Amino acid sequence: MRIGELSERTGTPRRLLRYYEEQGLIVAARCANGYRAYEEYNVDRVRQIRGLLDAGLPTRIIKQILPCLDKPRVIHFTDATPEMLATLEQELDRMSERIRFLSRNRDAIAEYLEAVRATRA
DNA sequence: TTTCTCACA
DNA sequence: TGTGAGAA
Repeated sequence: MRIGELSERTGTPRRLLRYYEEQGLIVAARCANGYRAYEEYNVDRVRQIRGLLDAGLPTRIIKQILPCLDKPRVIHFTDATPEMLATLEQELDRMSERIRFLSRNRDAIAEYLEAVRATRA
């Protein structure tokens, strides 16, 4: 499929898909006319990438961990370098902190809504 | 429709 | 990390 279709199916702007390719997050084959040609699996892959970016991971980290998520994990246990494990643990902490932060705000909003409802009732 | 690059938040 | 514009 071409970039337009991938864009529609992933809900990601064409512009961003090229950006992800530039960052080494996805690979695209080329047609004779220079247009990018994407395989079916790229749809899920882009969704994965969006999810990770949304979780606050930088592209350089995602580039490292995407291969691990791709295939049977057993194979990749071997090439997990200490540096890689360290950054992943760091990232895990960040995500946890982010979750705590979001939870606080969610609770605050919920509390606010409840107070408003109580006032009106 | 798609490609690229450069500049810029 | 992501966008906008201009040109092919």
